[in-house]
Amino acid sequence: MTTGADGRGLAGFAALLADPTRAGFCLALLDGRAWTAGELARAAGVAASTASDHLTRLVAGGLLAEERQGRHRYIRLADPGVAQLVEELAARAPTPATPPRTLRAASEGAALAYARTCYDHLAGRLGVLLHDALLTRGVLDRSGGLALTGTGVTWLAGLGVPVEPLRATRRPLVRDCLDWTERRPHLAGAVGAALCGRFLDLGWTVRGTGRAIRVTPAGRDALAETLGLDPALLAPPASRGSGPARA
DNA sequence: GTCGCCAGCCACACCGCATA
DNA sequence: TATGCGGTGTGGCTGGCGAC
Repeated sequence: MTTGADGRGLAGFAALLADPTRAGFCLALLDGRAWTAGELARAAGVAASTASDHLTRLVAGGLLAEERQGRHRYIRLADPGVAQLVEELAARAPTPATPPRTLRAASEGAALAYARTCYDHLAGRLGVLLHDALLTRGVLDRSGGLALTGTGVTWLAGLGVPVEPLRATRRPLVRDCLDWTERRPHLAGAVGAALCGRFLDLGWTVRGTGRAIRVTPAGRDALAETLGLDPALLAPPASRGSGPARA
């Protein structure tokens, strides 16, 4: 990430994202995984040489990081700050005028709006519901800025997420991250990432296609019991019969 | 309207690595 | 060692945009 940039530097940095192909790469990489250059090229629908050129620019600009293993070039977002930047820019972007053209595209959009990963934490309807429930239950408090409470430390320990190792990292423990589908904050930071991983470990959630996350029946029961979340709100989009707030 | 510049894209050739 | 595959670099084409 670049700090203290002058106008020219800021314009150059913004120009990195002002291209549909490069922006598409960054959105794809929000799933937190490392992609090969070829995978990103196919996902964006451009030639490998085109993708290679764009990726070189994004890496040089500090938005992406690369790791070469043999003949593969693995690409990921440079850091969680980049993920937050991309997610918030997406949240402020105008809604596309054209609705999804195919049933598959509509289903994928609905799945992402329902629950997905935002780099390494939960986003979408699930992420926002979780964020709100944690505030209601006193796990989080925002009277002086978003913070983890003593009750929250105990609750996390009960869930199998010790907080002390998280404090040792340089990341903020808890942080708001503006959700681009719900237009409301979901939980990011070290605790957000730890909860996302713990839910997967416990089998409360499973990874779907791409960035999509699904809540399992056991997960719905557990989230209802531990956080008071309404299981009806956690039902997958198909069974609720309503489309996404935004495709 | 024309010209020049720039950015994005692709086809192609080439290189390096993994595998049979 | 030969072959196939993933990734890179280069050259050319195209479209957008500003200057004249």
